[in-house]
Amino acid sequence: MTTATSTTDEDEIRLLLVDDHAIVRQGLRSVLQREEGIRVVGEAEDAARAKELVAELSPQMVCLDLKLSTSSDSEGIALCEELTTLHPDIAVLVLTTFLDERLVLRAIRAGARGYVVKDVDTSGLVRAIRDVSRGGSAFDARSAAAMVRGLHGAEEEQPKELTSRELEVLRLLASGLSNSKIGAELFISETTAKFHVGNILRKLGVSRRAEAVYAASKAGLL
Amino acid sequence: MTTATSTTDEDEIRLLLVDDHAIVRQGLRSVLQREEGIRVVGEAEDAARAKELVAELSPQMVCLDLKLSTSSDSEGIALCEELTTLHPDIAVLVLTTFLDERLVLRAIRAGARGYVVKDVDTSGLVRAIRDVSRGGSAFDARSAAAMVRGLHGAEEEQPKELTSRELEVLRLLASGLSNSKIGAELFISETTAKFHVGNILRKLGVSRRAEAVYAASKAGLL
DNA sequence: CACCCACCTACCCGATCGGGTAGGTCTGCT
DNA sequence: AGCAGACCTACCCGATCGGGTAGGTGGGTG
Repeated sequence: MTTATSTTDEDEIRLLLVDDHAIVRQGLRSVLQREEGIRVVGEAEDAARAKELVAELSPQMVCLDLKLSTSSDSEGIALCEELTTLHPDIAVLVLTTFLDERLVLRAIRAGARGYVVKDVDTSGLVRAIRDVSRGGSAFDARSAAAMVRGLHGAEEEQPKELTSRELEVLRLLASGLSNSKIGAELFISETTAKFHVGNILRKLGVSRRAEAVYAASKAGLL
Repeated sequence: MTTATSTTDEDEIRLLLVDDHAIVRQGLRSVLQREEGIRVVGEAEDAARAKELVAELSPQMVCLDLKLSTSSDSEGIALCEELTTLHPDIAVLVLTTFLDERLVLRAIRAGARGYVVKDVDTSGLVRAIRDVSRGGSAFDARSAAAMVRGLHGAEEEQPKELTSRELEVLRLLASGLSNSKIGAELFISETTAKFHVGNILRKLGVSRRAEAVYAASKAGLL
């Protein structure tokens, strides 16, 4: 079972970097190219390019930053999901700037095999890469802690997807508009605005507008 | 260490990197060390270390990430202010992940000579470094746009600094607690809780709790 | 000392909210 | 055709909010 030998290209880990920041890609590349048995075969700055390069280069592993381009984390999650379903043999290691409990869980559900916050030292990153490429999992201490907290807190509860109408209402709600003002803004009655607000509260699992804004803000919905 | 290469270099730009992420520092270093006339003389991962190294190495320039350690951007801003007041000859170039209009303005007020979002390409970064080190200013297109928008929007209006008590109330408020619940939580009367909420609304320039949470969230107060 | 300011408290009142019940249309899936 | 779900509307009602006035304490500065 051991590949047993020294560093022919066969046992090198072929790695694709996905990050919207050129500087970060460059940093990762320069850190990783010093490592034996790891080879960065490509870089992608967005989801589309990442998919192209995965098809083209068929790397064994992808280092993925969740925050691609805009501020919606969902883009990275979606890409993670696509990659792991289309190419089940590819190991995805999420490597992101901030630690967000929700994101850790969502990334795992999306097929990620590891989650490491960018402020790990080089050795920690390399270890994570090797672990994940071997078929294992890798989480830094804080991510792991976030994961267990997340699993404790919520056995199974996803934010319940707001409809587009509800998102409109949510944004007006966050701007401090009353139900009647929201209604006026959207050319619907106050009652309807209230109806949507009620649904938003229910879907977000909260009972107050202020809390809804807080939850939505943390979830990146605003 | 050997004086490896040519390095006559009176005219080399001596540069200090400040960023909490080792990977990003490594990336910047590897990008910059290829450039003629730029020498990275040190790296700091937090404000304290940055101040030490500035005193020790007296670089001509500092590349500063605003987001140090925690999620409070103020830490980077404060460091920027300290550095530029203590060492007025040092040029500070802010190099950060996200574009935030407020932050651009605050950074400039804190003495920064440039503001570049990390997704610039290498040449853009190098140009910014050279411009700033020559005594000029450097802003990427989006930051410059944010700056003029910011200057248009608000001639002079800062968020008015909440008291610590008000921050406590704000957090409970964001959690959806009613005035009476907030009072119970803080062992004060509902009336007092309401009083604090009123002050928070006034200081944030809003009139509804939901809007207050939105504003506080954007301002990084939560 | 007077003064300011953060913090605390009380009462009033109209507007708003949150939750309920009870309907309607339209689209799309089975 | 039947059903589900998003979207829309109306009415009721008690709880809550936001703003106002009108006070109290303690700490710090001029």
